[in-house]
Amino acid sequence: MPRVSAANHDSYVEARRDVILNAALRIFAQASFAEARMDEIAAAAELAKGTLYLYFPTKEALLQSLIRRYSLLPELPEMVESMREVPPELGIPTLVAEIWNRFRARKDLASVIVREIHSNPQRAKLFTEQVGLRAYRSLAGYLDTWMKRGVLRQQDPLAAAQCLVGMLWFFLLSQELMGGKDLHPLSDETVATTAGQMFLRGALAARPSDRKNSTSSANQRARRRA
Amino acid sequence: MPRVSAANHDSYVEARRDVILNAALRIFAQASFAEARMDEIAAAAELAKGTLYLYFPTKEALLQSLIRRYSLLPELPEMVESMREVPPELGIPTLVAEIWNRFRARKDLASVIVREIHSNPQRAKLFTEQVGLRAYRSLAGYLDTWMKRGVLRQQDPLAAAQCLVGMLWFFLLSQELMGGKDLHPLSDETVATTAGQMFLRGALAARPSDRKNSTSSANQRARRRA
DNA sequence: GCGAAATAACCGACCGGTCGGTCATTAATC
DNA sequence: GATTAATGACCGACCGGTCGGTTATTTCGC
Repeated sequence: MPRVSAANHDSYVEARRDVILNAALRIFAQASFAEARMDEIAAAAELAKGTLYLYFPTKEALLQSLIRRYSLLPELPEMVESMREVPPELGIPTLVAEIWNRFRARKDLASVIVREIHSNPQRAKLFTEQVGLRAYRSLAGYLDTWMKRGVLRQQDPLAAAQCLVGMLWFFLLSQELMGGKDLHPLSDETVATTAGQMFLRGALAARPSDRKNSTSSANQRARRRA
Repeated sequence: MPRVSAANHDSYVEARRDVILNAALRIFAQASFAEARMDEIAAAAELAKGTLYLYFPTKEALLQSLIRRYSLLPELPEMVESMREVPPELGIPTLVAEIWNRFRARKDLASVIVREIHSNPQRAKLFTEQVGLRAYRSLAGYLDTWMKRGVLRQQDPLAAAQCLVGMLWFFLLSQELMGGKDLHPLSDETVATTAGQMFLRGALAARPSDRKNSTSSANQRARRRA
């Protein structure tokens, strides 16, 4: 008879996989995929190597599960949706600060992704489709809305969204992964403000009349629409 | 007797190293450091594996030589210096387009760097000190000059420089290395314009009087100072 | 209620292929 | 023929994946 009832078996297996994926994330964050040893992952999960193969057929499958399950910005579409009616003058800095928080909280995952997806077309496709495009499209939708309303200037919204993600992505790389923290440390506030202001001012339409008191006038516009 | 006179020997060795490093770049760009085989590198250089070890003691030394010798933006300081007196309205788009060109021309190198520097603190330090910081400082110097002149708004110039590099770096990753070219292709012009305008507008001081015809007025300021 | 049997989870020694690095030999040059 | 560059067969450490065996838990037979 099974140790776990059939009804709970699936969730048991999922919990097991989570333990292993968590351990794998810790190991992959320190060494590349090829350098990481299945023995190390097993040790980190406090399991024997053979046990890993009860839950994942190969090392490659383990990595791909990791990328798929632990998405970088799964909450982004929801977050953006909830801010749809918040004008950019307030919405963009808020979004930027939020994204930066998520990035920093997931720096291990980001490190794994940026290192591994390029060496394997299958992985690159997996990531771009399941994570990257979803995030850009969501941001681009927000930008497009406010471009149509004339608050933001017209430009390719997907390209603009990538500008934003790119700034933050690079700050993450440079600060957390490339030793920038030691050589020229930037506070979380500096990063969020710099990127947020750069993007906001870079994206706004030139409207001299709105410029001096843009937040309140934008709020007025939003209220008028609601 | 040596095959090559002592006077020419050093340059002969350097030429040999170049052949090997070029081959290594091609191989490392396709596979990760750990996955790349010394046999493959030797084959790409049209040499036997043993010959590689006459010029580099280990595989790791080969990679580090590659990072050190083929800097990503060696010409940047000179480029920036030559534009010191060109006002941002013209200077920034020009610089952005130039940097984007260099990035695309060196995408193989960028791919190697972004994948490999994180797994080894020594490599990360080597890159940040010899390549990264040099580029940011150079850009930051230009920005600082025009901040002091009141054309650009005050902010941390190193952080701002990283915003710019980050946007372009990410476009490179996303287009060339992550398959974005297939899913949402962006022309070189779109990239350069989007990033250039985003950064320029994001960095300019809010000067309603300059806004309508900013390039000519900035040129006037520059002329006044010269 | 208790030993036996059944089952599932887990273990870790082992195997076979792989590849960084070595070195005895060969080729090229003067 | 002396000297050095180049070679590539070879070595052995390493590691992904396997599988026969062990342990823990539940159920069955009586």
